[in-house]
Amino acid sequence: MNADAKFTRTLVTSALPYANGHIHLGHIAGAYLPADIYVRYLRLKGKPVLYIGGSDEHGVPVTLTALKEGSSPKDVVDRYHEANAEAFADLGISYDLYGRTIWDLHADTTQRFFRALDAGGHIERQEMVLWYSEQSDMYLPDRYVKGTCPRCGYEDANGDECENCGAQYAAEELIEPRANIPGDTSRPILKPSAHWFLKLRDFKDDLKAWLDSHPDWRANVRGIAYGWVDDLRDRCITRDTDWGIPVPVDDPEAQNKRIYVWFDAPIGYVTNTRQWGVEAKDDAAAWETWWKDPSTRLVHFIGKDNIPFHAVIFPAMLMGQGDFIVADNVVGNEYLNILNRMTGKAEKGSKSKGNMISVRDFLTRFSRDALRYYLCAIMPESRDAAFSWDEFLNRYNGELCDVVGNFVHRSLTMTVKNFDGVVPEPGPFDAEDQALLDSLPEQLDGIAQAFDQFRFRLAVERFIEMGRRANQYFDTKQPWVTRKTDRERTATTLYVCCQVVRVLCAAMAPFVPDGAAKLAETLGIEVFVGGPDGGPDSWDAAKTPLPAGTPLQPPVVLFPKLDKDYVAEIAERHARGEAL
RNA sequence: GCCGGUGUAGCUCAGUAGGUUAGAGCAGUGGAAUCAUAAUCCACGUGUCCGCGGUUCGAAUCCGUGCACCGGCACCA
Repeated sequence: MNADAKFTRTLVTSALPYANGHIHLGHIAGAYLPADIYVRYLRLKGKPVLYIGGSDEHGVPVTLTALKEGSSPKDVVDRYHEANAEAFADLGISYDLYGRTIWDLHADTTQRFFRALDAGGHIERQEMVLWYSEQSDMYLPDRYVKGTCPRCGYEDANGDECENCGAQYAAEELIEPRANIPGDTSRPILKPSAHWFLKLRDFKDDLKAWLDSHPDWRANVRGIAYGWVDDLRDRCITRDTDWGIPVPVDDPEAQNKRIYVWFDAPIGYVTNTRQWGVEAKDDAAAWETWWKDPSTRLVHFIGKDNIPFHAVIFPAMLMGQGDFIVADNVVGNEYLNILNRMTGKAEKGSKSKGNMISVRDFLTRFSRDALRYYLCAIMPESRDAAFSWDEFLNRYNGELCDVVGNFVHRSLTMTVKNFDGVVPEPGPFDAEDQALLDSLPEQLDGIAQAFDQFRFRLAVERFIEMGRRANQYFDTKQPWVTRKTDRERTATTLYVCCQVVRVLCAAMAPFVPDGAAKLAETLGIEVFVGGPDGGPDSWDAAKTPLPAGTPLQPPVVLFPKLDKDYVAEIAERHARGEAL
């Protein structure tokens, strides 16, 4: 909680999305938006913070996609890397670097990790029996084998689990196996193969001690992590494929194998930090401060499917390096589902159901502030949440536009019209003026505290509450009435409102950066900077009142309201399964 | 099957050192106001706090158990 004492900088990562498909709203709400909000908050506070992300581009599914569409794995990952990087940029996810795991630098980092673990005796060669296609002359990784489910008889079951009945089984239990390769009609056979395993058990005590030292983590993360740590097994970290990073061992059996994508993916955080150092600092060693200095605070943002990797496996890999830090927090979110309007029930977003909402498409219709606001307001922090078009409309219009946006607008419009476009000179403050002014630092601190605890929904709630209190004050003071009778009273009221607006501007910046930027311009406030080297504390600076006489630009609408009919129309089209 | 998480008003949720009549927003009803993005403000809640059992002077809050939903369970990312 009190990170300040122990840490001088923060390294934030968001799960590397798999470059085998487009990112959708579920990904955003779980791993990217919360991280971005947190990072923007720290930057605003002037804290040194580095935000690293990138594409995860290896692995068998990519080769399968390529096989099916008749292209190459490189084509596939190039396409999705570009599309996803663009979607993140459009959403305002403010990475310091968004990298790629196909970079040569990444092979280097990954092999270094592998070698260090190997040298420490944490990697072990084992023989195992796998499906092999004689026609294609290759071992068949799980996804490459289809067959009949031994439990329910479903004929299109995967190599290790059945989509139909959910059963999981050993590969050799599969009935009527066949290669999932176009043109391969041979029947796979079982054949021995050597693979390399990470001895997770070596790290059991360290992992446990580490988890024990972080009782403040989210319950879902702790629960799953302890479940794994209490029963650690060796984990295979190689695959029979040619799409990935070569296994750095001197063994002919390793020639046709590559490092398992899940081993190299989290190492991408390290690689991309290295690349950032080279690009931004022209310093090939800059990354080490961020990964080896114990005064660096490492925070991972992920969806719950990623918890075992970030709370157990990757930390073990880091521990095995000897001189790396491990995460101070693993912020794991639940899932964001999609509300089905017809049934009124939340369902998983899936391609086959045709209910996915792509980020790119969404942003062609609605502002990113609107999306960021809504997703943050319903963020699946402790249980699954569901995206609903009706709720999207109601919460964005009813809270951000009507409560906060409108307060800002009514305050500034009246000030500019009646006081020559400057913050008015106030008269004596009465009890209500003083109470509201005094509450501002507390209210801002309340939001900061919520961010510090990764409680983003609470932060949104407190932010809107600030707007509600301000509106109450405005209505109580009735400046539109006093304007005709008591200029000093009106000046005082609007002076106070300007101070609220100024605080709101800082408070909204992490959530809705575009609205905040517009408002900052209206108020003539510095645009917030900050980053890996830190900067001025613009957050606390918001607690200092804008002086009377500060010139104001004519206000613009920060958050335009959404048209109800238009949203309804989009919702209808979505419900009909039209591509969105 | 084993393990973890969640289950509070019509809807979305807050609420653990256990303690006065369990809260907020939305929706609904009535009213006020008209500066403002037809935006705001005020008033109005008879809820089995998932069920059952237990600990306690007292439990939404602790323990046990059952149910529902979501997820993890060793090579699926």
